[in-house]
Parts: sequence; C-alpha cells; structure tokens
Amino acid sequence: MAVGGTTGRVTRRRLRTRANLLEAAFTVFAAKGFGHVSIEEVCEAAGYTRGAFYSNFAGLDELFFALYVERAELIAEQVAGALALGGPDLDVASAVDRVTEVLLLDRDWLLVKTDFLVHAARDPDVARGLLEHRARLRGAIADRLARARGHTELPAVLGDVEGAAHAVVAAYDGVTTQLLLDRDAERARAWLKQLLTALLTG
Amino acid sequence: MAVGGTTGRVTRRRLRTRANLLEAAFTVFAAKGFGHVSIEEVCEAAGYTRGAFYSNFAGLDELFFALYVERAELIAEQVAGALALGGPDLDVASAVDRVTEVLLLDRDWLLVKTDFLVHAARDPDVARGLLEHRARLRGAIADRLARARGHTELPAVLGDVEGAAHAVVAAYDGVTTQLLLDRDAERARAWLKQLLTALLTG
DNA sequence: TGTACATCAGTGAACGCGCGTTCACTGATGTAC
DNA sequence: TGTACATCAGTGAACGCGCGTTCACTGATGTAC
Repeated sequence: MAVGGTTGRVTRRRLRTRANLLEAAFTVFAAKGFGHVSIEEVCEAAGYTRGAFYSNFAGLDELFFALYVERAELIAEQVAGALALGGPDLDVASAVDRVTEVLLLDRDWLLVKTDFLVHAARDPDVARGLLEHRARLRGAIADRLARARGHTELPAVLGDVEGAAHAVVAAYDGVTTQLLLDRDAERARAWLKQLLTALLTG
Repeated sequence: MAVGGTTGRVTRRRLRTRANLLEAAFTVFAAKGFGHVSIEEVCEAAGYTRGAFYSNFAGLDELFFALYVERAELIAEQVAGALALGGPDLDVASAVDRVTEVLLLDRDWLLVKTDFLVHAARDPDVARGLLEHRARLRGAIADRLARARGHTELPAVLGDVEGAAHAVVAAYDGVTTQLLLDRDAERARAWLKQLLTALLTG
C-alpha cells in the first residue's frame, strides 16, 4: 500500500525518493500540464525506475494531489511570512504590496495551480479539499483586514470583512488568468495592486 | 490535408461530420478534460470511426482549437445579444445583470474555457490568439461603459474606460474560479454583480 | 427528371509503440547484540 | 564501534492493452449531359 495506513517506520531513503519524485514531477507538470504527463516521464526526470514510483504512489492522481498540497502550504507560509514582516497591524496598502510580491512570482506554480483547479472542478472530493483550503486563506485575509481596519475604512458595498476577503481572492484569481497568458508579472502586480486598492479603499 | 488551403469545394456531408465531431468533442472534453481524452473517445461519442477524424482534423490540438473558437464566438454573440436587448445606452447595473446571466450559465463551457486557458498558457502561439480575443472583448465592454458613462461616473482609481473594462474581465475570471469549485451559479451571479458594482460605482 | 460517371468522405482492419502495471530479485538501510 | 541478520526500497524485465496513425477500399455525393 502506498498511502498512510498504520504509520510503520518511514526510512530516510524513502522520504528522499518521495521528495525527489515530487520535485521532478513539479517541473514536468508545469512544463507539459497534468494530463500530458506520463508516469514514465516523471520517473525519468527524477532518475528512478517506474517501480520506485509505484512503491511511493498509487498513481499520477495521488502524486498530483500530494504535490499540490505540499506547494500550497509552502506558498501559504511565504505569504504569512511576508505579512508577519510588517508588524502586527500593517496598513492595507503595504500588506497588498508584500503579498502581491510573493503570490505572482512563480509562473510554474500558477500553471500547476490552474491545472489543479480544473482537475478539482471535475472531482467533487478534490474540490471539497480545495474549497476548504481557500476558505482558510480567506479567513486569514479577513483577520488581516480586520486588524488593519483602524487605518482605512472598508467600503460598505462588499459587506463585512469576509466579503472583502472574498473580493481579494477573486481579484487575485482574475489577475492570475491574465498573467498566465501575457507573462508580464510586473504589469500583473501593478494591476492587482490597483484592483485591490479600488476594492478595499472604495 | 485537413486544414484550409485552397478552398476546394466542401460537401454538406463533410460539414455535417465536422459539426458532429465538434459537438461530441465538446461534451467529452467538458466531462474529462483535454489531456484525458483520446481521439478514439471523441469518435465513439460522435459515432464515427477514427479515419473520419483524421479526414477532418490533423489531431486533437487542432480540434480543440476549432472547438474553442466556435464556442467562444457563440458566447460572444449571446453577450452582444443580451446587451443589444437593453437599447443603445442601458445603464451599468442593468447591463451587468444581463451579461452575468449569459456568462455564468454553462458550466461545461467554463470547464472547456479553463482547459483552453491553461493550454494556451503553455503555447505562446495559442496564447496570442486568446489574448487578441480578450482584447476585443475588453474593447466591446469599454465601448459599452463609455456609452453608459452619462448615467454613472466611473471611479478614477481604475484609470480610463479601458482600465474599467480590464477590471470587469478580471472580476469575471475571478468569480469563474470560485464557481468552478462550488458549482453555485446563483451565488456566483450575485457575487459578480456585487463585485462589479463595487468596482464600477466606486 | 433520369442516368452514367468521377470524385470524395468515411470505413475498418492492420501495425506498432508507448506506457501502465506487476513482480521476483538485489542492494541498501536499519536494528539487535 | 563492529558484525550478523532481517526487512525494506528501488530495480529492471516482462506482459499486454489502448490507441495513434496509415491506407486500400467502398458506399455516398455531386456533376454533366
């Protein structure tokens, strides 16, 4: 069995192999897209045989999911880190700057993320997980906005702080779409900043 | 040769077959996603043999592109129609209602559209075509906004009418992402309306 | 309108490859003493 | 710390299937008279 079960002693070697496979898979997925990638390709990129793959994952779907979760957590930490830098109650404009910097940096990640979105859109179970993750993200943003409220009053059109957080996520997703096509990260950043400013400081 | 060349007499039969293949392909692509679909599957769904496919298309990529272009034009016409209904200078709020109605209706189309986006993101040639299409769309929105300007003044934060049109597209893309996951079209519509209101009537 | 003919569109069988999946085996790793 | 042993992780070969691609052929379609 490739997945959890009773957590029976995981060797270093196994961890390393798994990490190598995930690392290589990320590159391959970003380049060709999930659905155009074979197990064989992932193994070749990682320098293992297919047997090693099956020893660690039940199939490409499982690996893709693991890959997404791992990277998503990484990004979440980076965002949290960027926000933490600004002290406990950074004003909205600065927070936007910081977060934008981190979020729109890695094109490969945006590609994989979008692949995962469209994959999740077709599988309710996967979708549920992704929705929960997004809900947590919105929660964090809402907290942040609530704390920054003293500096700038939010416009009433969006409803409460939760609504504003929702708007932030939507703006981010919207800008991502354009960025995927024109590959102009600088413009995307400026543009996201402008959008968020329009939304949060009505 | 499957594509154009000198436009040498296209029979009805050929047109019908092509249309049937595209129709069936749309369903199959929506259900499984480009990249998880075989030529065989499309042919089976359409009721043809694989030879018929190769007589009409060079490969899945070409069919996918043709499919996207066809449906995108269809949607564009529907949107134009919805706007035309409201007379020459509908106010912004009503225009938003009408367009939203059309745009967020068809989940299958959103799935295929997103598949195409992520496909285009990996192929600069395809991306260019899609960017041009989006630019035309923005242009149409900008025109509309310019005509509705008399009723409602746009907020200055977004810049000119072009900027506002850009924002509309970003909001739409952002809401689409959420809708793909939660499948709640009504909420998405309400939400998009709210977002656009916040953006356009700062 | 009907018939004869030419061209074309789709058929269906065949070929072969890429790759998913399995599994007996071996070298690596960890443990007990 | 060193050695002997047990278990585990990854190897690599083998099997077979799904499907992409081709092509000689035939029934459908269009045209000329």
